[in-house]
Amino acid sequence: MDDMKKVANSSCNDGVLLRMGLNDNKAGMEGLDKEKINKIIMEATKGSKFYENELKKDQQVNQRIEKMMQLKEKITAQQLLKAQLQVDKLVMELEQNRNLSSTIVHIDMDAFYAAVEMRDNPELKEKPIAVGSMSMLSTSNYHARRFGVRAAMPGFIAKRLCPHLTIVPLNFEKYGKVSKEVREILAEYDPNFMPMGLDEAYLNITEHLEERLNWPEDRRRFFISTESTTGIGKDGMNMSAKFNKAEVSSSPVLFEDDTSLMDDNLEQRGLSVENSVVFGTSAEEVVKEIRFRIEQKTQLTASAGIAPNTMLAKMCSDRNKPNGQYRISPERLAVLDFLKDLPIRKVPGIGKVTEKMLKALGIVTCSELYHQRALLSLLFSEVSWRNFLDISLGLGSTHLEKDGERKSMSTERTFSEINTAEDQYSLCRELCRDLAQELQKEGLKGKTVTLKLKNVNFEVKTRASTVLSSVATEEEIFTVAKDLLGSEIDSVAPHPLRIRLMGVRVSGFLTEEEKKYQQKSITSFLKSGKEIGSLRLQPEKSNQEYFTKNSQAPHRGSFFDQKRAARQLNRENISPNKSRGKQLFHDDNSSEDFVEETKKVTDLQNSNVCKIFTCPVCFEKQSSNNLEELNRHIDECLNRMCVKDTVEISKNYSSRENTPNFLPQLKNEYVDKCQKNKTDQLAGTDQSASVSDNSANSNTEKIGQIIPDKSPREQQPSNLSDIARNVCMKQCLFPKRISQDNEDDFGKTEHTEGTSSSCSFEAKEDTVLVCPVCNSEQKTTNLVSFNRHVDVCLNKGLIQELTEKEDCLTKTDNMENFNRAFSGDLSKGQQCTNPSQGAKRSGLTASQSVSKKAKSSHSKHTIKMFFK
DNA sequence: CGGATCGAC
DNA sequence: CTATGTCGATCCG
Repeated sequence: MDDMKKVANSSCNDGVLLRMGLNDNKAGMEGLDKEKINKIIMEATKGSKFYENELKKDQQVNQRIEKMMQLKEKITAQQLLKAQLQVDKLVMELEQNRNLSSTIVHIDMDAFYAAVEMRDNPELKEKPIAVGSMSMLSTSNYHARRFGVRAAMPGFIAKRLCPHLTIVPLNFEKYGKVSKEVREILAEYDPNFMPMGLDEAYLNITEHLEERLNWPEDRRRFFISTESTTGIGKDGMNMSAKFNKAEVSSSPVLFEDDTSLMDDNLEQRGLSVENSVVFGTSAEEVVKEIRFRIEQKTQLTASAGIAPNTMLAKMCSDRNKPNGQYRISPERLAVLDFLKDLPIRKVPGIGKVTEKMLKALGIVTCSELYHQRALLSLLFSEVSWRNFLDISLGLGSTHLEKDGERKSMSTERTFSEINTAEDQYSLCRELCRDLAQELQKEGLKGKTVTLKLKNVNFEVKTRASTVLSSVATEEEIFTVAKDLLGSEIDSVAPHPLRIRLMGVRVSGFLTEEEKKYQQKSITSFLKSGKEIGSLRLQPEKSNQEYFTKNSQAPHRGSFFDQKRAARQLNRENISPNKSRGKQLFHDDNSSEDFVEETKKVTDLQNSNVCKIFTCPVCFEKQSSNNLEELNRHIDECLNRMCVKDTVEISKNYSSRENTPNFLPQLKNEYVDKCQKNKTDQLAGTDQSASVSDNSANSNTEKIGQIIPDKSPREQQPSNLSDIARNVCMKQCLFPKRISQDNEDDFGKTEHTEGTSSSCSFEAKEDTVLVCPVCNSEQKTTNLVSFNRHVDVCLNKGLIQELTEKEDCLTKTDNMENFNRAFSGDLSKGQQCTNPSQGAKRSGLTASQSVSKKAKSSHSKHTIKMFFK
């Protein structure tokens, strides 16, 4: 759907209604200029309830801006200077950890729905069309865009802009089919590609590029089907397919990788066989190949962006659309140059409101965003300003994160006014019914029900209620929803509640485990698991506290998760489990895993359940009439597990196919490093390290062995990243300690499953551990105290690093050099604002991870230095 | 936790 | 006449 929606909504404001270039009347086709478009929209809009509400929302934004401005007034030069220093420290660190090694591609189908409709109905070609309804359009073709017809615009307004406009109803089934065809192609280049809706996707083609280097030419050859060129390609206008040129071309075979950055040199591409094309091995060539294949297969064109991270790739795909591509070469200066004059609104995550706020500060382009970094750090939340900083530096995720599990499900409907309670209740029931059906499809049960209402003045309200026992059926949901609705009806009584939309959402889903324990069995896990329980749970706290607080958190992918997952994978041949990775900056609630389990157990105790139990440890079914017997079995299992420890799990995981396994890798690294350790005998001062097993008892001889990491500064400019790495390692091996850390690069995604493993992490015998940071021997009986020592050492290290950087900063002109990259003037904007928007984009770099980690867990001092 | 808001498709 | 539907994230109280 391109990005047309971004601008389409601004009809009421000073709205940028058109994107550049779409508005010029070429080829004798009529169209409208900006002014006329605005005028028509305004006439159709003003006086409407909708418009009134838009004005109201606008006022609220203005108030927000005003508040920010007041805040800004109070900022002293002193504060600003200090902020500047601190932010720049961070900038240097970010800069040092900039990762340009990935090749990310963003594919975006051009005017997708409209293009599909045009393809399937030739009569629509050449005509301005839009897909949607009289009340809302989803997209329009490029012809219609000349009249200002955009996605997210109501059809009736579009009709006024363009009376000849043909509005085609949505046909999702069809789009889904086409989308699937496209995805089949994409999967060949990155099996883990990430679709975003039906018409967009991110690919990480880094690996593909490597493999491709060894591919014979024939493997890069594609034959041109003449059929497809009778489609969109041939009839000119915007759609003239670039690949037709290749068809006509007859240049000799070109074996060499064409690394030229010039786009569209297809003429020079080799045609070794009539009607075939050979694509090169560069990223550009790969993407041209992808687009070529998409067009051949679907007769639809796509635009694409190639860059070192997702944020940049997305912005690149916008650059040459439709039917074009653009690459930012993986060089720092290329990135900064791309951003220099780029309006912030083009950045994914910066919407209308944020744009307006930043504009109030005089910030319109990304380089201005960079120049105002100090001010921004004082006016916005940390999440926000760090996001801004990432944007202005051109940093983003360099890997594609798997979708986590769904967090909510909802359904809502707009209708002409409904104002009788009776109708409202029956509508509500209907929504609940639909929702229940969908929930059932995915086997979900939630604890929170949210009712959404929009009154005839377009004011939106939501009312939520969370219940103790989860809901899933129509009746269960409705029971909760109807009360919420009742309250709202009462609240306006004796007036009727006049609404134009109602929606119902269910969230707070039970995890897989919770569901299983709910149906299955295990009556007295709480009792039997007492020992481990006391380690993971603080008995004096109630379950309730754990639900809400997740105060002290045992972590992601509990031991039980892993066993269960492994078992499930063995049974059904399912592909890799969903990662339970949590978003950065987000509280990790995995503690629920365990808590919920125990809760279920108590629930079950009260009800009479079957007598077949599934052991939570070995997952063998146990038939038993008495709980003690079961408990004994579980205890035995637990003991076995404690003894066998991670090695066992490791095996377990490596035996699974198609499943990313982290633990074995760790093990290997560990072994490698141990060997290195022996041979190298190096006693570096700044080495960071990894720590091994925390397994109890039988493995004590391994406990705490260290792996000094030889990382000369020449190679690794900052040992912060080393430390980060090791912290991550430690997280995997010291579940308890990491439980306080909320995020880390490694643990976040597919690796989560392998992270926490043990049910016992207290070393029982006196053990000598070598601190991975200071390299000194530490005698200890328990890992907690050892960890404390490591933390202290880590803090020392961090502080030292920072001090060095500070020196560097003040003594050298590094920052100046850096700033020079943006040649933009240092003209300061004079106002300020306060947006607050999502930073889904940025994956933390290693160093970020460290600082974040340091903050969240231990080194408060360090953090102070960092952030204030 | 609940409610409002933003942003993306 | 006629201004969507669905989801995730963040912020604030």
